[in-house]
Amino acid sequence: MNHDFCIDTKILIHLEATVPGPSVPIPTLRRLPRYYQYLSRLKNAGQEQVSAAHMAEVLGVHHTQVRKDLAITGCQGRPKTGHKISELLTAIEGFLHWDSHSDAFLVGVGSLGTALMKYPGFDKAGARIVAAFDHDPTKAGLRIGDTPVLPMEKFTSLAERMHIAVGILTVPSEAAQATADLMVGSGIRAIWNFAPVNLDVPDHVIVENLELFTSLALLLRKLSDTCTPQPVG
Amino acid sequence: MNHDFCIDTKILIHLEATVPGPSVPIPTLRRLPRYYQYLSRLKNAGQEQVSAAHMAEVLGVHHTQVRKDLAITGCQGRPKTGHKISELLTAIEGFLHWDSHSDAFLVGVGSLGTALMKYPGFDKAGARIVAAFDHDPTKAGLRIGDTPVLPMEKFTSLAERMHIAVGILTVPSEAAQATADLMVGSGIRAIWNFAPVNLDVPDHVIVENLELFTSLALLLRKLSDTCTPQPVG
DNA sequence: TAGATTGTTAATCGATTAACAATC
DNA sequence: TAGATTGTTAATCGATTAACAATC
Repeated sequence: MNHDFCIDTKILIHLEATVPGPSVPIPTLRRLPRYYQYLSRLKNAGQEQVSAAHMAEVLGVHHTQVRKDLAITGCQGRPKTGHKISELLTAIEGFLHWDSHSDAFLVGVGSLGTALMKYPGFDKAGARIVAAFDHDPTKAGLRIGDTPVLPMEKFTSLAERMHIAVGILTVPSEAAQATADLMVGSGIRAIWNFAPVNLDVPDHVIVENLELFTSLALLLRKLSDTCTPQPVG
Repeated sequence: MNHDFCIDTKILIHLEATVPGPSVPIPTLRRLPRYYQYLSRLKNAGQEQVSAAHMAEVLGVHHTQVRKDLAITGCQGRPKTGHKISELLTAIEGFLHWDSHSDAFLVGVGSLGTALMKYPGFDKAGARIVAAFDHDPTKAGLRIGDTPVLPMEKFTSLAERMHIAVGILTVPSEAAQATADLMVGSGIRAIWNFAPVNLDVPDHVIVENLELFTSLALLLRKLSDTCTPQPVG
């Protein structure tokens, strides 16, 4: 397959990315935000071009890997000069849908929920927390950052009226499943779950678990692997 | 290879797990905490035995996978009856070093750092935050949960004196690299990094990034994949 | 042109899944 | 014993890495 014009290739790549289902490798999806972060730092430093080899070197990824990942986002570089940083940034933004927002409801205004509401740069990552809810009625009426805290009773009607697709779950583990059920019953189609609990939801609902303890376990494991350099030969 | 006695096999498995370096598949390491969480829920519900097939079913993992993962932790089940839940729990605890604690220092007592200090069940996951630090001197002297907040100046001397190996980094992105440098200079060998920044550290230092935005990106991506069911055929 | 860099096709590696023998 | 379940060995699948042709 050979294409004479740059624009043709671009369109084809785009079609191939959207046609046959998901099929974007998860590892690629995980690396893209890291590329984005590094590229925007380079841009802030005034740099305009970058080579895949350079990114690979700094980020500790194989250079072929970087090229493949970038190709998936649909952008192209030029031999000898490399990639335009601003083009890469917009390509990644578009690919990750960071150029638009999904409205989200958060349930569980404890310290973790509060931290998320105050977390900077959230809206740049494609989501916006438009309202928060808590089982404790005394929290209703609060305003954390820009986000109002509402009583639980309003959750379903508001979620339906506003067609909320994303729920952020920061309640204690004991309440996690009940909260997930409420979200599902209110039409929410994707749950970002911070409770260390395996949620039981219908097939059509997406759950993404943010597993703090898993991440910590990986860290401690790596640490003990390097400390204890293999007792037996 | 065939072993007549149960105890022989156990010892061999243990040796094989510790001899030839890391070599524990990362995906396995990621799944173990999920197994653990589900198993402890079963135990609380009074159940004593479980089959790999059942765990596989509930957790959405292939049953062979579950068996391999459990085998890595060094525990054995019995045909017909399955595994003793309590044995599995202690095996996973031991394997992930959740039966002992690593002392950790936290830097950055913002809302996220505070949330971590208040997070329940932390010590059960193998780490204990023994002190927190912040660049804002007015925060020194506070006590959050059980953890004292100390002035930055004390970081290095205390870390060295207490042989602290783990640093938790919850400062804003701008301060992340400088904080990492401080940690490395104070003898810390593993950094749990919550800032969305690629830290530059010496080879012997382990960095585990907890990437909030990556997790969110995966969620939003999956969501849009299911919503827009392939425009072109 | 020569050299650097891209993007693609082929080879390798590792994790997952399938098939099956062992055993209570 | 028959059946259920384990644990292991072989086959498949997908991601990473290597090799190389294309091009500015």
